[in-house]
Amino acid sequence: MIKALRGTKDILPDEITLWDYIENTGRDIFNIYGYNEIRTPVIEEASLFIRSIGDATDIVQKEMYVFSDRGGRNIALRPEATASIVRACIENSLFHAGGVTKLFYTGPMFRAERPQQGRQRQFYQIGVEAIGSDSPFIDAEVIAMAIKFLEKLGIKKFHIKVNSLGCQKDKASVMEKHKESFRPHLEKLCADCKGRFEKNVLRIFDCKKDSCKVIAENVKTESALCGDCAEHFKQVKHGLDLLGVKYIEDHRIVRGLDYYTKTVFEITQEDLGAKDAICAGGRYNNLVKELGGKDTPAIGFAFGIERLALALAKPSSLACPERSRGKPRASSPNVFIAVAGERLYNEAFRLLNDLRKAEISSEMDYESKSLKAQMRRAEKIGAKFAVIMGEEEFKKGKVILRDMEKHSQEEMDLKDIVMKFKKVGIVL
RNA sequence: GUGGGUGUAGCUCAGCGGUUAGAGCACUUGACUGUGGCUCAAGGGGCCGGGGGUUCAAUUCCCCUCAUCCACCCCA
Repeated sequence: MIKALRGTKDILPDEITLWDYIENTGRDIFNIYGYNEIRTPVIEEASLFIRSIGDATDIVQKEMYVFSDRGGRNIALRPEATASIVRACIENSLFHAGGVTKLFYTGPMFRAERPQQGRQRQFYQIGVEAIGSDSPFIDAEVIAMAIKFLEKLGIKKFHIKVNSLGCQKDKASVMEKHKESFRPHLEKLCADCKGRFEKNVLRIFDCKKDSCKVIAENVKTESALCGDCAEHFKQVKHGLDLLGVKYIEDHRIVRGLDYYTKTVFEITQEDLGAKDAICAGGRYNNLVKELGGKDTPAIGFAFGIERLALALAKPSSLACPERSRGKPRASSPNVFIAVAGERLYNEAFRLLNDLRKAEISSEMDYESKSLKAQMRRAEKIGAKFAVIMGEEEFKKGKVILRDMEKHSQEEMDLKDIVMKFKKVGIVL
């Protein structure tokens, strides 16, 4: 039997309503803030991601799906959307002169990782990009919007962590400062952390080993941000205060993509297990230029939709647990036509078609099942009414209309059925 | 890539070195000769993940493999 590939999943009809809810809520919120939707291809030239995310990063080195197409082109399945969107903006001249281009997106991303809770190989993100301003107000606004999205969804128990990596020049000295503060303890760190020291110092802060934790907690690194970046970060925090955003300043926040500069942030949620980051983002002031556009500052974030769905499925994560969106039902028909006597199938089939033509959702069974079985089916799929066609009534041109919820029924003319439902004006 | 857990009916899971592998839910049929939800009864469904080994005998024990879940690395 052929099965879905490792790390991929079918999103079944029962879950789709939850996904629609997440995506539609995002659309509503992002629209309010002036963002327009964009859809870019799932495949791109691999070099786009190598140049943007960084060729030394794990995402590019170990996780990117890369292949040669029939024309020998080097293709990658996108591991994230930002690079594609920047590419699309440059290619289609979407930048507003002197203004901010605000875009949002939703769609599948691909990373060849080992699956675990909240992590798949094909996963979905919903996110935004605001391109064209370095104003700290934008930073604060974008973060506030992410929170608004979570609040609107009804998710609670999340935490916002912010940090600044500084500009391109600062990034090197920030890392150097951290290295300096760890250097005296280098011998006492675990083997993994010794590797991290060279590769990515900040990861030492995330080490699970107690011995490393103790060292990390006591290490104090002085700020290495230049004057401009320090001031920018201060303004961002001021903006967040103005908007009433409660955040934690965490100098250990570091993103796995090379293009980030200055402000970076992360939102975690308590009920998600090991993969608790529900949203991450930050500034990427050099990326547009790096990809061949004009020197343009930008900022964005991405939410993991599976992780949002995971949180929404846990009543403990919801502001209103009673309105849990764990298992929404697929759509149910308004009318089920039950037929007693196979000779009436033609009439029933015709009525079914008439109802549907009148845009009244309806179903019937073609399997010659017993009336009891048909009624059970009607109940099962949540039909609001049953039209029962029997030989006796049909001779008089009549059928039985049964209200499934009220458990009551009446005889009426077959020709009036469609009109009857139109008058009742059933709404799903 | 590394470590641990789990693979038995459509679903959730029992089970045991030894007749014909079970339960609940779901499904079908009947009690109710033309009416759903409750009850009761009957019935259909299983390469016990795959391969190899030990044994008189393996779904059960051992090895390998695959899948899956969780965790690590890393990340949304």
